[in-house]
Amino acid sequence: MTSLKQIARDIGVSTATVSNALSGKGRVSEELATRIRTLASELGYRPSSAARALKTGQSGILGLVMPDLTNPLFPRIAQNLSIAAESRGLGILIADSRGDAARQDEALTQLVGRGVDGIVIVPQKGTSPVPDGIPAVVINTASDPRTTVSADHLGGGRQLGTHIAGLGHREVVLLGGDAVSEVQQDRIRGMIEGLGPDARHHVAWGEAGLDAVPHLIEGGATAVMATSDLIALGAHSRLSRAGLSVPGDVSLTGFDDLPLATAMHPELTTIAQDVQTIAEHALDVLARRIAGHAPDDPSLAVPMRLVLRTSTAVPRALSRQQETDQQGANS
Amino acid sequence: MTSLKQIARDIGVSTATVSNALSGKGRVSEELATRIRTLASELGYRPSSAARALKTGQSGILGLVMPDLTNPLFPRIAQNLSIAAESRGLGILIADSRGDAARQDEALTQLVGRGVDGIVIVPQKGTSPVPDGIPAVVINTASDPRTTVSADHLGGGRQLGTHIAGLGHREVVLLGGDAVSEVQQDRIRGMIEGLGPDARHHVAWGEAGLDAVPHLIEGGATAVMATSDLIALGAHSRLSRAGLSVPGDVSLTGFDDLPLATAMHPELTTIAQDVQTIAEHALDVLARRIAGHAPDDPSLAVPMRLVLRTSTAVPRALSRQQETDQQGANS
DNA sequence: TTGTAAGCGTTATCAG
DNA sequence: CTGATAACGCTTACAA
Repeated sequence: MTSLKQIARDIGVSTATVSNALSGKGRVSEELATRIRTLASELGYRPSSAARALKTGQSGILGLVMPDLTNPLFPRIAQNLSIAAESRGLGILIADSRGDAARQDEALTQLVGRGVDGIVIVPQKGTSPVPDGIPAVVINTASDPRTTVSADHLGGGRQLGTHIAGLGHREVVLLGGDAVSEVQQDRIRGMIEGLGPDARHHVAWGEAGLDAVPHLIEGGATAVMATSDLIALGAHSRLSRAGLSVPGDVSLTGFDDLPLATAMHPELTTIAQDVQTIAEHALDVLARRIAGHAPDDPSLAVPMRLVLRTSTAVPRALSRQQETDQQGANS
Repeated sequence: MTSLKQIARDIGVSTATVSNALSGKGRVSEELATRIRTLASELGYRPSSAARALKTGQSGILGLVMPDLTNPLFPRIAQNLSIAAESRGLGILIADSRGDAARQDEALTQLVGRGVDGIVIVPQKGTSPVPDGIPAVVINTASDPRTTVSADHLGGGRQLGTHIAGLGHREVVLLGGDAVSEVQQDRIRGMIEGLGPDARHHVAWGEAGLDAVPHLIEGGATAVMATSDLIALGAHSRLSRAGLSVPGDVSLTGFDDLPLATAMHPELTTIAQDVQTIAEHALDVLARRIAGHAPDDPSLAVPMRLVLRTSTAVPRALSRQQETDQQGANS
């Protein structure tokens, strides 16, 4: 490893001068500076991040704590965070809390121990960890008072609900994966708001909820709204097994716009997160907190975007009636 | 931040003694040692990783370079690598090359600059990067001569092919996403080997290939084998749109056993990677290389596991014939 | 414009 | 058994 000292000795100056020439901070004669720079690049000099971190107290590394790395959203968050971090000259250290709240704290202290400058947390369902004495931001959902930034899950649900109600559905099944998740609770609350007071709804959770779907449809429901695309796919599977077609017999919506949303048939009407904006904002706030500003930023809910595809339609009864109306008008 | 020096001063000994007491290296009287340890934990002492890294020349951090963080396999690799790393006291710094070979090299030097001790690379399709002077392992596929460890994509394809041939299929569509990918090429080669010489096959790629599926089925094919579960889902969508049922009219297989494999209907017969073993082995080899051993380990192909579900069956023509045979036998 | 020197927190060597 | 002390590579006043 070539060091500053190395270069300094080779060229016959002091390490301070080399440091200054390379960083452009102190004043160094242009002639000397270029000589130093060329030698440095010839030698393939790389500053030691350890030494720099030791001296400056900043590692240039951020920690990312995810509740579960296999969470389908993780790749998108990781990617956008990684891009946003890179443009700020920062690196990202990952830690997995594997669905366990205790491990989450462990991961947190692990990262702190590794000297990260700040932490991005996507909390475990139902928890709100408090990292001690290190700048942090939380990406969760609006109803978590500690959240820094989040997708507007409530508003997203509302858009979806409005869409379904607007099509004429008046009895709807709301399907969640895990009732403990605040994110999913917010999504469902939003859906209910969007559906409005005229629509009846049944909320069902998990595998049992999934299995209950055909029964609920028989009972008169004409639409199924899931809190994730994967759950929607599962519902679709139950429906076709029961001989029910989408969107003919029942309309279906998902959440998150995962790749599978366009791979299934019919393509899934769903709602997309603006992960890029979320990542950018999270890092902006985090950078500010690392710089020592008071954490007085209001929490931000980034709007979600409705993606209309072919899994939703006017309910069959209504569409027949419309046809009849039209025939009546034409005759 | 409490430092060794801090503790040393408080207790009236030298930093060296504190260091020794805490690490258990040098011999320190039991009485003093416990006194030091209790004070340390009271003060919440955390060793500075920067200082340690500077001194020892080891950061305890590994870099992970992925071709594209949104690759559906990334979460599983990341998680298993992260678990394996944690148990070795190492951290993982991620870098995304975003589908771009140039960025891949950039990511590599980035990580090196951050002082990682070693690198795990999942290469960009069709590339084989050579990190300069830093221990590294490559996770790709057996036909890449630089691969350190990989799933046995060839063998996996072979198992799947054998299964399909065993059911009696004699004309099969092989569906890949991107012909540039060595992984997918290996999977398809394996499938062909498994199908054996008696079966005809058509290889098709990408979106166009997907669209050609119904036509190929009309032409007499009775099974579709995809190089990923997501592609299989896409094929399923095309099939049902064409009024063809799975596995009634056509058998369907995927690859990787993603969560969606069990969410679709019928559940997908596919093949699973033993990502855990792959991660463990990658880190074992990497640790050995970091420790300075010659990189003479033979490359390892970890067997894949066939997951039989309900998307594959005996071809219709054959099953009718069997019924007839049976009726004949019974009469 | 350049050099000197101190110090970041650890660890390792070598005396005491 | 314990303590000085140097050293890792870098930054940054401050002095020349």
